[in-house]
Amino acid sequence: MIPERSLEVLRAIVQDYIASKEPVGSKSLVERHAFGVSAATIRNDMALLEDEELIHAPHTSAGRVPTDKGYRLFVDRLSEVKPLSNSERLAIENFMSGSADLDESLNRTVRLLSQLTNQVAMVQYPTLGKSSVRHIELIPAADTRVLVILITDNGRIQQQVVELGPGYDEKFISELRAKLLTAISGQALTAVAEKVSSVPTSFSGEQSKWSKLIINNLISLVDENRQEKVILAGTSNLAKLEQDFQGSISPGLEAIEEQVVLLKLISEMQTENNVVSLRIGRENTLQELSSASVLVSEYESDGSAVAKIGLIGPTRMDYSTNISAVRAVARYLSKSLGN
Amino acid sequence: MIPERSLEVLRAIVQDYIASKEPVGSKSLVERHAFGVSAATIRNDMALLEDEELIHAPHTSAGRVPTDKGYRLFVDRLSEVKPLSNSERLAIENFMSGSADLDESLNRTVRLLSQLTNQVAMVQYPTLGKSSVRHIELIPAADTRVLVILITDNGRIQQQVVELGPGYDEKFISELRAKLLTAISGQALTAVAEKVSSVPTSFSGEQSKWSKLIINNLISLVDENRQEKVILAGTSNLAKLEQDFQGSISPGLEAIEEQVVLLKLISEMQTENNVVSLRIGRENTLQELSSASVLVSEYESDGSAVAKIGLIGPTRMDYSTNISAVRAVARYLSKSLGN
DNA sequence: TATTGGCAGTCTAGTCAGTAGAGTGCTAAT
DNA sequence: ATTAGCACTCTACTGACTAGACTGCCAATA
Repeated sequence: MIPERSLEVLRAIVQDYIASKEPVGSKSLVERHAFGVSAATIRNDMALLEDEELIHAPHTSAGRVPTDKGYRLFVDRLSEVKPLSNSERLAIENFMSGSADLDESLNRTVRLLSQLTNQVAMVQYPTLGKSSVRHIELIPAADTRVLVILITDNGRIQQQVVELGPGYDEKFISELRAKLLTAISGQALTAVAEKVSSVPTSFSGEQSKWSKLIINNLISLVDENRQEKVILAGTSNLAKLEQDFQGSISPGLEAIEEQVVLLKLISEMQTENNVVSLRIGRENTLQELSSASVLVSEYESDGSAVAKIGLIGPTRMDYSTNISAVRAVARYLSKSLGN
Repeated sequence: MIPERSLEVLRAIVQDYIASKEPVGSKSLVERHAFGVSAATIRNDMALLEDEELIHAPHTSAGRVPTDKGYRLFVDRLSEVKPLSNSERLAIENFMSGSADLDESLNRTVRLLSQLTNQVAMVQYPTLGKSSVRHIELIPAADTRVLVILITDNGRIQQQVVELGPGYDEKFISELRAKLLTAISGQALTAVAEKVSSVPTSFSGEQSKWSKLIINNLISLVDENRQEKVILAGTSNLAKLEQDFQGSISPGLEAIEEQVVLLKLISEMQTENNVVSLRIGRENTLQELSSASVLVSEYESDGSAVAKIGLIGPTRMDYSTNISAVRAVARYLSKSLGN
């Protein structure tokens, strides 16, 4: 069992190190914090913390730096989640007000989060999950083309241009449109492919061919919904991370711009409702990120838990503030998507 | 007049410096290039080039580095535009094939350009210019809301949810839809606000109120089209720029993520059809970018010249390759948007 | 027993002097 | 016009030395 004061010392070390980015020594520690004991005593405590591998000395006569384990203990037991300041709260509300479609909302949100925290923020698109078709629309465009529009009930709008042969008529389109609507309106996205399969059989000749074309495109739109996607903001904050990837710059940075890597990263992290989950340094399975920390929380779109939002920064980050920022933004996003 | 061989020397200096990132001296120059004269002669030429302020010595006994003026002369007179390799050409075609809407096309394009050049790429959204309304659609959603969709003939699709009071009926919507269609279908975007102004008067009571609401939203969608926008890709390549912003990292980097700054930057640069325009170092009016170069070209959307695409990188960049990359990508983009 | 002051020891970061090497500029010869 | 050669300059590196920060430990103290 680690005595109370030693934990206080750990807390102080973490805080000072986050602020100064310099290893912190026993002397400056007693100067900046009112422990009521001498530096020598603190040194004893620090020796204890070092035995426990909570802090680490870069070299013999340097100050100490928290280890991943130290940060972990700090967030789990020592830090209180700092409530957002009023101005931050206000910023969030301003930012998120105004109706917008899914893309726009996610874009705004992720930029907001990166601004609040000064880190790289990321948000995952909702997977199709329980969402369903709100509407589909076929719009003739030019002479040989039809625009297929799919609207899901979480507000996402997608479209695709389909090139038919020449000479289809508008009546056929509106007929097909009606049939499609009755077939899949309100249906879960997962069910679309099946529900729609019988539609072409009710047409003949060229019309059957056309309807197949259109339906294939419709299905590919649905699939796009299933396909996961992550968007980023504040990548210029990567520059901060960089100092920590000592020496060669690129390894982690480039990884971060890779969709696949991000998706893997995000999906590996288990989240519970309204709890921010956290990987510190080497806790990340991606070794590129072994000197970075990743925060992830869930948000809900349309009532069911669907996707994740989070941020990436140096292990030496302000956990209290960032955790509450992620949590707050996730909550507001859920609310704003509740519509 | 600068003699021919001196220009050759300048070319060699630029090339070697781009490749090595080290100041280049007379000796290594004669070793790497077959000038057929001795190092001493080259030194004389270099003295001449230095008089002309085309190259510059960081310190007395160092090699030489091209100045902005030197780069300028190099691109204007000495460099041949390097044709793209087959694999690059292939990459472009692959990347851009497949029909997609405007957003998707621009997104792909800008990512492609950043990958080809390893720099930060940017693309400006087409301004409304000569584009016109291809279609509008009103779709009832939930009980109190209507979804307004605007499709322009350059393929951009926008939508907005309008909250009406409760109890509108579908018939009113389809009536309004028909009126709007006849009023503005095929009209230039610039004309929409005017053409549409008389529509609400043909309704009475609540319906008039609703139609005003919807029309206001429609106009705001059109305005959004007027509002300029730039998207970026490859911001992780900013890390490369960074070394050149000696000392403090951030100044230029953060500027680059600012829409306003980028728009100003892009719009200041005059472009002619199919010519890549270029600002080198201090030629940039933005002093944050005084050690960066900016390449911009036009692309056409739907037949009329409308917007720009380009990239940002260190002055020490491979101009020949990058210029041809920008030009090629702009041309392909125009072609792909020609539909 | 917990705390403290003090001291020796260790390590970094900075300064200084000295050196090797790269590169220039100039001059005299070709 | 070109070249070889030489003196000179400047950087980058090295090793030696020092100041300062910090630790670890020990003996004294409350």
